[in-house]
Amino acid sequence: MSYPESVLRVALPVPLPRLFDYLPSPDGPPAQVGSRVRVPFGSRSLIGVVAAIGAPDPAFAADLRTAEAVLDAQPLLEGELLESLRWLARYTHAPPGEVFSTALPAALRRGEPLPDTHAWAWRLTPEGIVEQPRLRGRPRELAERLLAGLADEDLLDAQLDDWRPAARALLKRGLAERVAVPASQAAPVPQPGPAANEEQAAALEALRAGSGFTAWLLDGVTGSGKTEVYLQAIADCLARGRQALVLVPEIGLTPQVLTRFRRRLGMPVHALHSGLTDPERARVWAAAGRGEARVIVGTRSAVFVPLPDAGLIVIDEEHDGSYKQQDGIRYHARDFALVRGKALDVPVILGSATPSLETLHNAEAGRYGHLRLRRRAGDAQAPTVRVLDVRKRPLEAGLSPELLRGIRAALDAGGQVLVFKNRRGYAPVLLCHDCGWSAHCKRCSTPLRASPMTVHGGGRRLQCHHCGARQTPPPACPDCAGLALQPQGVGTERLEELLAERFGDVPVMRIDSASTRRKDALEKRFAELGDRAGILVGTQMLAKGHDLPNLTLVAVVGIDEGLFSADFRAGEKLAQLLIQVAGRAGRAEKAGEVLLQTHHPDHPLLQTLIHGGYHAFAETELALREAAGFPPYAHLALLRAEAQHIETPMQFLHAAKAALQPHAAVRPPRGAAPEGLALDGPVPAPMPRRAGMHRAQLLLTAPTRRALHAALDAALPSIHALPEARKTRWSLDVDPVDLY
DNA sequence: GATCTCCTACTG
DNA sequence: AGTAGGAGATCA
Repeated sequence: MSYPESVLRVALPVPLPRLFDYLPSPDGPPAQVGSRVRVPFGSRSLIGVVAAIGAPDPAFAADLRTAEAVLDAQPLLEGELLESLRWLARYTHAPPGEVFSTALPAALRRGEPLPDTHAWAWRLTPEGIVEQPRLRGRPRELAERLLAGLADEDLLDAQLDDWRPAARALLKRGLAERVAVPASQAAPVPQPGPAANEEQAAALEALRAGSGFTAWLLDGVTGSGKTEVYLQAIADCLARGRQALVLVPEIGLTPQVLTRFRRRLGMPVHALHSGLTDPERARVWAAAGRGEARVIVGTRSAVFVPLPDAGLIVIDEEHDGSYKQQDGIRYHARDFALVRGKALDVPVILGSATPSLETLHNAEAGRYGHLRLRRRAGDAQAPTVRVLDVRKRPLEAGLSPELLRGIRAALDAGGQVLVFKNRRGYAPVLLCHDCGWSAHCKRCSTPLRASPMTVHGGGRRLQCHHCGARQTPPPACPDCAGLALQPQGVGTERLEELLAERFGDVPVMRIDSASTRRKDALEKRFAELGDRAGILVGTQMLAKGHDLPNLTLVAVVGIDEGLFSADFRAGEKLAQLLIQVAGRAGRAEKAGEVLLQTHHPDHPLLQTLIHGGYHAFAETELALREAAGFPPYAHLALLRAEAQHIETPMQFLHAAKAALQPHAAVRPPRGAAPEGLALDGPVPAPMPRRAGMHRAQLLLTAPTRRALHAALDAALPSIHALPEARKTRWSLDVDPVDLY
């Protein structure tokens, strides 16, 4: 029997960690490595990416099916991006087809052609050229600009204010016309920013002195002007004729930020975020791949844009949790950006006021350059922090008299107050005062571990924060039929109610994901408030984002739960949150104040943070992590499983543990200490039942990445083949951020 | 006897 | 993952 010599080895978006071989389709353009192809798969037809062209797997070579169509005459994934994605598949131990499909915009995943990226431009008609000197106002300004030649709309956006009405007017009078042009690579016309202060200048000097790949930690307190440093570094990069990629957290990509970038750089800036339609995302991706998009600003998934002329990668707020994808391919955009920066041989800037402990550790070990901005830009003062001990104090909806007095004083002085409470809804629990019954989610609770439903809508609705289930509260207690059902505890909704009652003379505004669906809605609500005295009540969402120059007091309530969480990262997250939210106070000339209300004023985390600042906290925490053998001193992977039946996930994980055990001890390189892999569990997940599924997990801890990956590489094929594996939904999370 | 549901095997 | 085919359960 003769086997075909060369076949298409295709990566398909299915959870099977292997390639599938196909005979090339007889007609159409030849497929290349990196091209998408449509292939028959079982009874369906799938789109995959050609991962290799070569000898088929002998086990199947005799009976191959034929590819239906080649979708890309030129490879869609190639060069550095293709290689980096292959690395990501190995690192996450995920099937390459799923990694490729995660990296591609949805439209391209579905098989649509790579879109055109022509731009629209304006030019004057011959009449327009004649008439131009007689025009006035905005149309005149625009016509002058167009006299110099064709101008891209993107470029006009960056260089002229509100030019579109003027363009419409000129079009109507036949003086200007709109034409499709190939996207330009216009030279930037940067607008100067404020003069760099000494620290910013020193940071820029260090960045300019570097060449090729270097990771830089730009470690700057809130308000120290990190963005100015990014902008200058991007301007340098553009001046060298290179592309820049900027990653920002999910809520950081506001129209204001984009406008600032466009203005300062005098260049089109391409945004990639969840608000775009599928065709728009595909167009930005294509424009980046053709080298037309020179500056790309986007959230997590923007880390996958092709960068043929890369010059710089910036990750703003590098500690932010939204960079880690929590389902599907669980990649970390910051870490993948570093891998790409290295492969592209370009600098990567990680910016934060509260760097992750991983990044700080790398900076201290000398692997990253460490740039520090210790002073706030301008004259802004750091806020003063006061801890309010509320033990034995009378509380009103969780607020102490001292805190209420502080709010009153700030409002009377004409300032704005932010009340931060990390608990959404009206009240966290609905309790029967007669018998002690409380409302729990049917799909998330077990007899041993209860998951209370949160009271929303002022008491008219119950909601589960884990699975989203909603129901109306029972009219009477289901257990004792009593009528003493009471919302227990305080969420932001109830806080808003109380504050509105108490401070009726000023506007009280609640900001959380429920009250602010859309991103620009947030901006609108801030604009509504303006500079007037008033109160903002909210959760995490308020910790960063929009500048509020008149915000003079930040009141933090209800952090006590966070001080005693079991998660080893809880302290780091709480410290970052406190510093970020405190940083909102007193940005302009006005000095800011932070009031921290707690039952644990002596808690070491608070003491260290208040007296030593974030870096002192980080030192202490790093020492604890080292002693406990947690990241960044160890490397973790978490095997998760969930199923309808209680026993299935545990059975699967026990079998997986048995498969890992023989690989747990990796032979050390000569002379080195043995590298052991620790297997903890399996145990039921911290939330053992969620949305009706029973969940369990197995934690892998290794002293080195090498040991972790060696064990996984060796054991995963047999774990995939376990009979138990087919009865449960399971996934592997390398470098998990949350251990649940 | 026909239809529905759950379980299992398989995809090149 | 998604699908198809088979075994057993359910209905009139």
